[in-house]
Amino acid sequence: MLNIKEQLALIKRNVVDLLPEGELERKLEMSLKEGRPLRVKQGFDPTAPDIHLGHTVGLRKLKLFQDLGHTVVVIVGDYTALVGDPSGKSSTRPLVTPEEIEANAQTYLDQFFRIVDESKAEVRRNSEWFEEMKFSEILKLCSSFTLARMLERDDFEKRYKSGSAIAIHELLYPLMQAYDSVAVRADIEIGGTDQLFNLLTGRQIQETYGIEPQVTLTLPLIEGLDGENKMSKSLGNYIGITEPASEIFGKIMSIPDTMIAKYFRYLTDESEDRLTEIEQQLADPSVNPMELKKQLGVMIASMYASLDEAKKAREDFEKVFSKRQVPEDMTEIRCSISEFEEAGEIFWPKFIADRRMLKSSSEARRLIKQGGFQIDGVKQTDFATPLPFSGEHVLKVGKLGWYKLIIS
RNA sequence: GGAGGGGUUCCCGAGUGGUCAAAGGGAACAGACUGUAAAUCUGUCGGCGAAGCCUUCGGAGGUUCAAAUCCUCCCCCCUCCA
Repeated sequence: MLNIKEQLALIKRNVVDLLPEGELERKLEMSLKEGRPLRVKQGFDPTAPDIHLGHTVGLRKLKLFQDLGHTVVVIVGDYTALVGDPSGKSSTRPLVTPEEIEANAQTYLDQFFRIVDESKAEVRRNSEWFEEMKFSEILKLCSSFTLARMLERDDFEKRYKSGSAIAIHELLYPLMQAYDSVAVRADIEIGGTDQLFNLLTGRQIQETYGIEPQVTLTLPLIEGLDGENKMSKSLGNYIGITEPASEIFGKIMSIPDTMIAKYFRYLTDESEDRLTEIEQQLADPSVNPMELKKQLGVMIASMYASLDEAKKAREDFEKVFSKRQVPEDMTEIRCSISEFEEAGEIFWPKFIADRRMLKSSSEARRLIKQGGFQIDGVKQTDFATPLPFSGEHVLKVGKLGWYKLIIS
């Protein structure tokens, strides 16, 4: 068992805010003295089930707490999700059914426990306490908080000032999340920096209920593939942890160079010494960052797939993009020559759209016109290829779409 | 409850009767260049076998040869007043 100082150092690594200062140390001491593991809470909303690399920053921190002997408490926000969070832009959002929520939650938990140790975790659903809550209790919860304080929250303030709608029940969200901390008696709650307000609200509400306030720990939000916006599924700039190694590797290769150091720091287990070394190399203009990026890609792909698959992904990548060869694994498109006999040709825009290589034939038409379509490595600018056209061919649709066409 | 402003194509945002599939920007896509990075340049950016036609401007009707633009009703958002 590590001593308190060593534990603290590990916990504090990569953390943005740990509030209030000093309290964690006290809790750790108490935990040690009483032989009681600390309860480390994190919640999630089962509306978007997939876990991506952005989430792993927090999950890896949870895992650390487990390794230090503490208990992770996962809150499934099934009740809050049922109410429906209208914080997005469109006001009419399809209602999520309880079945969908449950399915999402299950998927999420499956992925969650790829990183966090299930045997040292406690899963709680907030319907457990909210389902039963009486209105008088809701009033009590609400009375301990003021509107002025609520509007201190950054996103509420922005939305309020910019004139977009804030529904009353949205104001309740922070309070609900805070009450979760009361219900599970959280010692620590962790979240992204965007969660700071909610986490601190948890402290205040816990005090109201006569519970010792939790320590709040925030972690940085990682930018997604575009290097600008935080990684999120809705922005489509994410890398999911269940994606195949080739995808993970490929996506890592497409991140801006400026993100390399950050990804190493927050998404891998590299030591501080190694991180310093990486930063120095990146600062040196004579070093091509590509090699580092490939290392990063292999490292992350191997964490969520396997080392073999990660290595294979790198080899394939080099083959396809560096040596401009044809990749090994391609989606196979099978068709029968008889489908085209009547026309006497294959009309590509329609074919490409029909086989879902692109969304529409107009899109395919454009791409062909612009030179983004290749058959067996030869740019094809005609819309149709006359028959006889048979056997196996390699189709390249756009930058990334490789297909093996098998005509029988 | 009263007064006013607004809802436009993925996003922001022009557009007040035909010249509007709708300016501009962003995102995205393709090509050139390359390291599937950045930057830059060019092009594309509703659908259709592409001629022309069809569907889009909160929703439903209506006026008109013609409607994103005018009228009626409805839904939603915002501001000020109460």
